[in-house]
Amino acid sequence: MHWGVHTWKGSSGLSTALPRRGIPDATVARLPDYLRVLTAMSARGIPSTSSEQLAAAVGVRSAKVRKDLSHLGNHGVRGVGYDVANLSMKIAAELGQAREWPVVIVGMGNLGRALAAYGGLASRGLRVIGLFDHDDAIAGQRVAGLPIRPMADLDSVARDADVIGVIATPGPSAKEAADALVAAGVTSILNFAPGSLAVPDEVELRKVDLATELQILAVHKQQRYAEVSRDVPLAGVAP
Amino acid sequence: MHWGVHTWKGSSGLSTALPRRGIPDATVARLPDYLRVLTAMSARGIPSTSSEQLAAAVGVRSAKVRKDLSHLGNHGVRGVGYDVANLSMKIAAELGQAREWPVVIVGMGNLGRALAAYGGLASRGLRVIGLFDHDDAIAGQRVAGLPIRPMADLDSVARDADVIGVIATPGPSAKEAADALVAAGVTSILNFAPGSLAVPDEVELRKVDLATELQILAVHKQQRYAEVSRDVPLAGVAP
DNA sequence: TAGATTGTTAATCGATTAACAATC
DNA sequence: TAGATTGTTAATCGATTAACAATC
Repeated sequence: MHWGVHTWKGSSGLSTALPRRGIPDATVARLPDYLRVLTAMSARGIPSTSSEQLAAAVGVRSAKVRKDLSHLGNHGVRGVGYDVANLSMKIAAELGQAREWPVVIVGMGNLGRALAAYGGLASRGLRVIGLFDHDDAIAGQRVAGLPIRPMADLDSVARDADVIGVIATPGPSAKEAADALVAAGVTSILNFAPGSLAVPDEVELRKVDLATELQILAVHKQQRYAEVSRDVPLAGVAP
Repeated sequence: MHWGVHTWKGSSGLSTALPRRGIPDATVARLPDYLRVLTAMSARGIPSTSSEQLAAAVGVRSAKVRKDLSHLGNHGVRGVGYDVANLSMKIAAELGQAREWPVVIVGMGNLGRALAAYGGLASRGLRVIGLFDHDDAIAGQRVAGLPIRPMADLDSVARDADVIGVIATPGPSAKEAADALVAAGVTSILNFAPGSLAVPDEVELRKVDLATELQILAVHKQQRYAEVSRDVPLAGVAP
């Protein structure tokens, strides 16, 4: 078995060179936003909408909305707009809600508990079916209606269920969590712990670092200061 | 005052057309990874390293490491590599650790508590100085050594302190939190709540959705199935 | 000098955007 | 038909990558 630290991306990594189907990740990331807005419109009895309205509600440009939706096929009507109900169904289908995806969370600290209780999952066809922690002392505690289970139970829950695994442990425990998930046959893993993990090539591993965006904000803030101070100092000096 | 839902990006939005200084966001996002590896090397007494070694440790290609580091200036030595201590300092400086950035968190549910306790912040020059929740009943509780304060205290803590604001509330409370932050003069906000927020143009608002990457994993999983089933069905049929 | 490794170039790729022809 | 809005095109931008000249 060949192992690497690289993330499985797109359709590369599979045997045959495939015809590059698949919606861009950037579009996939926005689809839930559109769906949320459409659902709200539907609840208010609004039958149809336009790319301009969707764009305004989500906070992007209308051209991006049209480009995004065009990846789902052509469901709009020129001069008219999009049917709210129809478009909602199309997005929901694309987001995998045709099939509900089971999720297990490893690591039941604050972050794991936050994820288990996160409302945004169910609306995206993601169902949390198992919570695990290597501290057997907290096994049995209930979080969001599910019991925390010992790691020993992971294999029986994940095996054959084709789950997505989420690592929400502190950094040092992440490797243990990843190994346990891989050993249980999990092939899709999302890692919230800092640091990089090695998984077999056939496992898709993605990583979210809660501090990254905060970091970027801090650097931009610093740059704003640097820019202002570079603008000012020569004032008064000969041009 | 002009309001919009758009995010402040890069140096656009400021008065003058600036000479496009600033390290790419994608690079900024990776700098903490390099720093973490360098710190570990330093602790083990390793004096110098190479782009290949850093790349292997972080899980990227060496060309990317060299490109990233070149944005910091030329601190490597051809034929030799990078000095661990020197490079660590350069990265730390760039990450804003010359100045420590104060952070306030609004919303002290599980996610807010997870962020308050998140070890990755301090190592990046981010210091949590205030925790807030609109439920006054939990005011006074201590999380990670800090007391939870009522929203009424936000202005006195944030005003003039030039803080970065983090919204960790449930979706419906996010607007209230954003308005309070803006009213207190905060100009950098990270939103973990679902939905979009409107802020004045001079405020940089970034958003993290915990479910987005999970969503992408689910869609990729679905695509893998679709690909496999498209590969199989014609087997046995004339070529 | 010979070997090693950087810093940079140029090709490529994916995402964004404005503009507009197509078409209801 | 006139007006509205989509779907697509082409330009642009930022990020990735391989390759290699520069240089220790």
